[in-house]
Order: sequence, then structure tokens, then C-alpha cells
Amino acid sequence: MIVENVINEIGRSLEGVLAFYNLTKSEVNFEISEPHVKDFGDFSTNICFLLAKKLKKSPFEIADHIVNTILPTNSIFMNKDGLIESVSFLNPGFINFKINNKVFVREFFKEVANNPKFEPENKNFSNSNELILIEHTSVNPNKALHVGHLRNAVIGDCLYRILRTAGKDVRVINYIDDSGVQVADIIVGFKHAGFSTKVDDQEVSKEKIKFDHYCGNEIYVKTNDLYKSRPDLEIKRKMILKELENPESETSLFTQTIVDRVLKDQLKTCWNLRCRYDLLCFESQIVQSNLWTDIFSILRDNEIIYYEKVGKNAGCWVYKSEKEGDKILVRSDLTLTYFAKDIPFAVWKLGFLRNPFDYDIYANQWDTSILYRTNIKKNRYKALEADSDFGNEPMIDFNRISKVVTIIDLRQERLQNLLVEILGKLGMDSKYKYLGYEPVILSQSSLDSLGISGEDKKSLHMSGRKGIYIEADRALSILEERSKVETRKRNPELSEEEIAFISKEISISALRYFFIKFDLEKMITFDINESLSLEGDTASYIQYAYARGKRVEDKNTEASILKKQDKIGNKIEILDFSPTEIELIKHVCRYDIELKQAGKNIDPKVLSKYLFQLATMFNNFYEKSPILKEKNELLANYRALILNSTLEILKLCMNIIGITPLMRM
RNA sequence: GGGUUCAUAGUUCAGCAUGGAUAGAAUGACUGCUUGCGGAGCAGCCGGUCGAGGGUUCAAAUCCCUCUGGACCCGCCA
Repeated sequence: MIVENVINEIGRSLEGVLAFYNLTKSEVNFEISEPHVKDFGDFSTNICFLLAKKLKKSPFEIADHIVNTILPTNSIFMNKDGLIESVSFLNPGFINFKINNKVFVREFFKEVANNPKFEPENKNFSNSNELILIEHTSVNPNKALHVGHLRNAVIGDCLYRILRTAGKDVRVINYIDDSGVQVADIIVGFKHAGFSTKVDDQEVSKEKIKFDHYCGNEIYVKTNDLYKSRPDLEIKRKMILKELENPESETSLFTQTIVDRVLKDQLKTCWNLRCRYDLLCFESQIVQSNLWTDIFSILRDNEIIYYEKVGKNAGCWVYKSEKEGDKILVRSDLTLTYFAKDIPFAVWKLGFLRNPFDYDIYANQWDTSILYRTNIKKNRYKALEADSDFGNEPMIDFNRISKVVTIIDLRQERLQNLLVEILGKLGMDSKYKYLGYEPVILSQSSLDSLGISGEDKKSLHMSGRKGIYIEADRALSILEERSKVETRKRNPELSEEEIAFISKEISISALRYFFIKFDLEKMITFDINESLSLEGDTASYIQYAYARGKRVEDKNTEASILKKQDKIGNKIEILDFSPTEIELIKHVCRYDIELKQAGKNIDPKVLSKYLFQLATMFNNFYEKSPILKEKNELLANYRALILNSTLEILKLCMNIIGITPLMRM
């Protein structure tokens, strides 16, 4: 869009300046940014500071020379009808560029008339030779999701939407550890501690209860308590873990049914929050696939891992890291450590090993897409058949993988570093990226409301095992109730169904926005009251801006008439647009720049900041620039066009973050 | 003990990657704004030794070092 064009234009002319000094961009990597103070101009550059060292002159002197001697020879700045109105320089040595607002506004309306929906130019990403895999959520299937898991899921899902919108081909994986200790714990509960599996919504209590909540709150927590008084249960757990190695064993079959029930309930929560996935990868399948034996021999033969004969790790296979020290992969009893299990999966995602999986349909999702699950290939013919379920191309074309992103709690950073080291020795580290985020902790007042004592600490990390958490479903329903009260108050004429629908969308949006607006490296303290606010820097603020704007648009049809008559540009010169309006237009035009930035930095926060700012500027415009009440018809029509385009961009960004654009609220 | 990371307004946080002009939001407190497109809003006001100290630089919230305080990681647990 226009702003990006202007920046590129300025960039080219500055490269011309460098040419004057016989320098190039690679030698002087100048930046074009926006000054904090609007009066200085729309853009500024630091080129003089960089040149100062090379030319041994003061930045101010250089700025003077560039602005008064070099730039005037450049036609871009001589043209009175060009987008750049003036170039100036200021104290330490900044060169500031000012946009010609009249020209800019005219160009903007021309562009809006051509592409009012801001549709991207090409959308056929399936032909792209790049494929990005994102793994997120990956919660153990023995409990319900809590608000900490939500941070993971929402970051991952927003990243998916950002990359997808930017035209990338992306697949989302959810990794299911269905054969680890955490699952074994609840199997112990069912088989040896007397917990019933028959909780079909009513049996445990009179209220409906989801199976994942039942497993997490009742069985997981209570079974873990029991270990203290009943050591026999720990022995049972060991036996169960052993039995799980055989996929045909009775225990395995039973576990599969339990995992399936929990997983379906977990997915309900995720889908409820508008997350979606392409593929579920089961740990048990990876174990059966023998991917481990393949990668193990490669690691052994390349002397990346060693067998320890003496010392404290005698009898183990060990990776020796220069930075992190020794890390055991295979214990002396030949079982694999948690860390080792991650390697075959990572290597499979990168397409380094053969693909042993078929893809079977697991479920239909809220967005009508199909969720697949891995299944060990029974034979070749079956494999071909399964691939054809996903159109003509395989579900994941491992030849095209350009990046694998894993969204993961920063507490696992050390292990991820080790993994990257090992991948590096196999020559694959450049494609592997882990995106770490700090965990979510519970505030004092949240702990109080849960009846948990934080002892002398003000906040606590969540723990599924200890029962210290707020379930995602619970946070959502609290928010939903609050939104209902507000919505009902404001819209007494709406039916309960309509109010329920609106409140649900408000609560989902609020929760999603809350989890991406913070820096990934910042711990989030979840407070049951303050975190679930609907005012200020929240999704509701953005939705409210959209709803009231939409309301005006509905009542005003002039804009579309104007577009049809194609009068754009005709009388525009006689109109005076206010600074508020011009600022808004300029911000609207930054959409593609911000989207690129978010994708490049792999950071959804970039977009949420942009969106909030856009909503703020729009609310400003809404207050100051009436449309329906404006007597100057031409001006009203042009304002309506600004309204249209702002709403379009708002909607695009809201969809990327997963905030529902509402007509009423 | 070794390592990673964080510290900015009463509170919650942007800004730091790539040093640059007067450090920004939100919230809270206070004051206004509704015959005017929806007040989940708008405008105003209050609020800062950017944890402390040193260094590099023409220039440091931003880079380097030390210190203080918090969080996390460092297992033949996951």
C-alpha cells in the first residue's frame, strides 16, 4: 500500500545519496523510521549519523549538504505533485520527510476504489515451495486445559493465522503424549484406585461435567496424593508404563479409549477458542514407528552420542554438550529419557527420516477443515489411499519444509538448546525454531479464590498434579457471564439467544487478546478479576469500535453510490481533511507493513498493538468526524469511504488475532 | 554453586533486536463531554533518579561490566 511505496521511494533516493559518496547500502545500512514527534515529519532517517564516521564530518553538516545540495537533484523531491512535500534537517542530524497530505489522500481514495476489500494479490499458497510446520498446544491427555496452556495455544494459532494471511503454506501439529507417566497416573486411578470411568456427564455429580475436568480434578490430583500412603500404586504405575509399550495389550487398548475421551474434550476447549489443527501426532505411534532406532543408529554411528563405561553415567548413552554438560538419552535399563523421546519427533518434522505414518481422519473442526491423526502405515497401498484423502498432495510434503516452529514453555529452553545442538550436528538446525514463552502464574487473589495457600509467595506457578490452576473452560465461562450482564444491560431488546451468542464471542475474543498482548518473555500473572476486564486495552474495546462503525455504515449507503459513480479524485482538492482523518488513513495504510513485521519477528503482539492503535484512532475519528450528521454531502461521502476502509482493515486484523467482528454488542 | 532471564508511572505493561530528537499506552484517582453515528466511548489532568553504580559513545531505557532483588533451569523425573 501507499505508505510502503513512500518508504521504498525514500529508500531509493537515499541510496542515490550514498552513490554520490561512492558508498552502497551494504556499507551504510540506514533506516527509515517515524519520528516520535509528529511536527518533525512523517519519516526520518539516521543516514547522517552513519555517514559521520566515514566522512569524518558532523552529522548536522552532512544533513545540511544532503538536503540542500544532493537531494534537490532527485526528481522525486522536485515534483510538486509527488508524495513527498518537503525534506528538512534538524539539530543532531536527522533528515525528516513530510508527506504531501493532499496527494496522499487522493492516492488513498484511488486505491480504495480499486480494491475496497484489501484483498491480497495472490492466494494460491499450495504451490509455494515453502511449507511451515507449527506445533502448539501439546497438552498431556490426562486433564483439562488450564489458562497456562491457553497462552501456548493462542500464540500458536495466531502465528498460524499471521503466516497464512501473509501467503505462507502452513500446517499445524498438536503432539499428544499418550504413553507417558502423566497418562499412566490416571490409568492407575481407574484400574487400581477405584475411580469410575462412567461419568457420562451426570454420574459424578448432578451437574454436567466434562471428562477432561473429571480426569484432571478428581483422578490425577487424588491419585498423586494416594502415592504417599500407598506405595503399591507406584509399582502398578510402573507395570502400566511397561504394558503401554505393547500396543495390543489390554492396558493399551483401555488407555486409548481414555485418552480419546480426554482429547476430544480438550479439543472442544481449543475449538471453542477458535484454534484449529491439521494433524494430531501420538507419542505411542512414534514409539511404534521405530523412528528412534533409525535416529539412534545415525547418532551413534556419527559419534554424536556415546556409551559411558565408567563414572556416574556408566551404562547409559550420553550426549556431551560443551555448553550444557552431559545429557543422558538412554538409561542403563535401556529406557529412553524424556529428552530422547523428543529427538525422533523433531527429526521427523524436519523430514530427515522416512515418514512411517498414514493420516486418518480424526474429526471435523469448527472451521469445516478436517483434523487428521497419525497412524502407522500398515502397507504401501493403504498409504497411497490415505494420502489421497488430503486432495492430490500428501498432508505434509516433507520436501517443501522450510521451517519447523515449536511453541514451548521457556522452562524447557535448556532442553531445546540441546536439541538444536544435536540437530546442528545433523545439519538441520537452521530450519528448526523454538518459540519460548514465559509461563502463566496465578496472582494472590486468584489463589485466595481457589482456597490455595501460597505460603509466603505472592503468586504461584500452576501445577496440574497439585491442583493449582484455573481451567480454561472456567475462565471462559466467568468472562461469558460478565459479558452477558453487560450486553443485556446495553441491549434490553435482544433475545436471550442473541445475548448468549454475543457474550460468547466477546469472551472468546477477550481471552485470546489477553494472551497475546504481552511480550513472550514476560511472565503473565493471571488474576481472575483484573485479567478478565472488558475495558481499556482489551478485545472488547476493538470490537466496540468495529460495532459502532458498522452501525454508521449500515445507515449510510452513500459511500457505495459514490464508488459506483467513480467520482474519486474529482472534487477532492476542495475538501479539507482533518489531522485526525489523515492520521487514521495513514495508519490504515500501514497494515501490510505491520503484517510483514509480525511474520518476520514471529510475534503476534506486533499485530495486536497495531490493531489497538487502529481502533483508538478510529474511535477518535468517530467522535470528531460525523458522517450521518455532516451537512457537506461530498465530505460525508469521503468520510464514509474512510469508514469503509478502516472497518475492512479492522476486520482483517481482528480475524488474524481471533477477535470476532460483531455488528452489535 | 553454575547458567538463563526479568527490573520502566500507584498498578499492569509497550519501547531495547538495529543506541539518536520531548520515554509511550492501559488502568486507577480527579475534572469535563449525551436534544448530535451506540458513554464497553471521547477530551483533559495527575503520575518517571527507566532497580543501583560504573564503562563505551558526539549521543545510552537500549550496548558492556559489577552489584541488589525476583523468577526459572541445572535428575538414569516428565
